[in-house]
Parts: sequence; C-alpha cells; structure tokens
Amino acid sequence: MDIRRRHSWNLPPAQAVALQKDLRSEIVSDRPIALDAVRLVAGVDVSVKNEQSRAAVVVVTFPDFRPVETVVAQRPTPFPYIPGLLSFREGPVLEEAFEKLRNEPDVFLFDGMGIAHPRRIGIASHMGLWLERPTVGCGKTLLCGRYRDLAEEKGAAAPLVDRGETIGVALRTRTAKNPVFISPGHLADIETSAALVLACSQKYRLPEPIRLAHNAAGQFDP
DNA sequence: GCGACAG
DNA sequence: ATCTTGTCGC
Repeated sequence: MDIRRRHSWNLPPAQAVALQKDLRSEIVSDRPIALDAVRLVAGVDVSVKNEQSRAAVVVVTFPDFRPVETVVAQRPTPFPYIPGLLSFREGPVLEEAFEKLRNEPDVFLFDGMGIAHPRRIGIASHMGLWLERPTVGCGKTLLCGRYRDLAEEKGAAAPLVDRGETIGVALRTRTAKNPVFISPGHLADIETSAALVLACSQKYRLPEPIRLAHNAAGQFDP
C-alpha cells in the first residue's frame, strides 16, 4: 500500500526527540474506531537478531481471524534501542514491509505503545501518521504511567494514567494472566482500541494478529 | 540529582 | 528484543 513518508528516520537522538514533539500535535487519539465496519485487521511486529531487523505484517479477517496476507521485510538494524525512541529503530523496516502490502487493513495493531508514551507518540502513533489509518498500541510491559489493580477475569480493565492524564488502559486479555497495555495510536480512541484488542484475544494473552505477526517475524537466519 | 525505561 | 533447559502447573 502507499505510505506517506513524513521525514528521514536517520536522526541523532536529540533531533528524534525534537521531531516527536513536533509531530505529537498531529496525532488524533479521540476518534472511535468504527468497529462495525472493521473487516481486515493487521498485526505488526519486528524481531532483531545479529544487527538485522525483520518486520512482519499479517492481515487477518475480522472477527474470525483468517489470514489473508503476510509480508516480511529485512534490513540492518539502524538505531539502538532507546526507551521512547523505538520508532526510529523499527520504523525503516516497517516502512519497507508496509509498502509490500496489497490489502488495505482497516486497523493496525502494534507490539508497543501508542500515546502511552512520555511524549504521547509511541510507535503505533508515529506509524499511524505514515499509514494514515487507525492504529492501536498493545504493549506487554509499561513504558510510563500507572494503573490500579484490576480484577482477575478476562476483560477486566483499569485506566492507565500519567501526569494526571489518562493515556490508555491496562487490559486483562486472559483470566489470571498479566494485563496488556492498550493505547490509541492514531485515528482511534482508548475505549474502542481496548474493545478491538479484547475482540481479537482468543486463546492467548496477545491478540491474534500480533501473535501471528510475532511468529512470522520469528527467529531467522541473518 | 535520582529513578524509570515499549522492544 | 535476545541469551537458553528444564520444569511447575492447568
């Protein structure tokens, strides 16, 4: 699919932070996802091994998760892992993978944060600006913010709050398992983002599209 | 200054 | 993320 390149990824950390502060005003995080109209959901993930990064995007039907397309891309890892700057590490290889996509997913699920980020522009939000489509962040561990204890049952949720601002939700996708952390990426809101992730969670803690992308990105031979 | 810190 | 075997529990 056609991607709107917004800037170079090749920036020193200080400039990357400045760029995030500049782009954050463009993020739309209060727009409900039209869940009734969702037919295709994409799961996005990146694996890294020996200086090489591999991205995988798996498109599945919704709400029954039949795989309709898988694309992968691989290239040298261009940027170190710096908390808060993940998009500059994974952005280049993701861009390459997205360009190979023949389908136009209604929404993209990312392994990582959306606005639940110190500058409110995690990888799901940032790539949302390039994709110009609804994106949702689904992280396994917290980058910032706090939340109250939540019930043990699947579906239990608690607001994720940072500096007095509600930036997402801790959501239990499996009973008695650790919650995942959901936040809108772009063109989405907290409530429908959480509803979508829950609807995509079947037998495992991670929503099906992300799980499939994780497998496709998997371990590989550099 | 100190602690925290997606993948 | 990745390095890594067996092992405890449903």
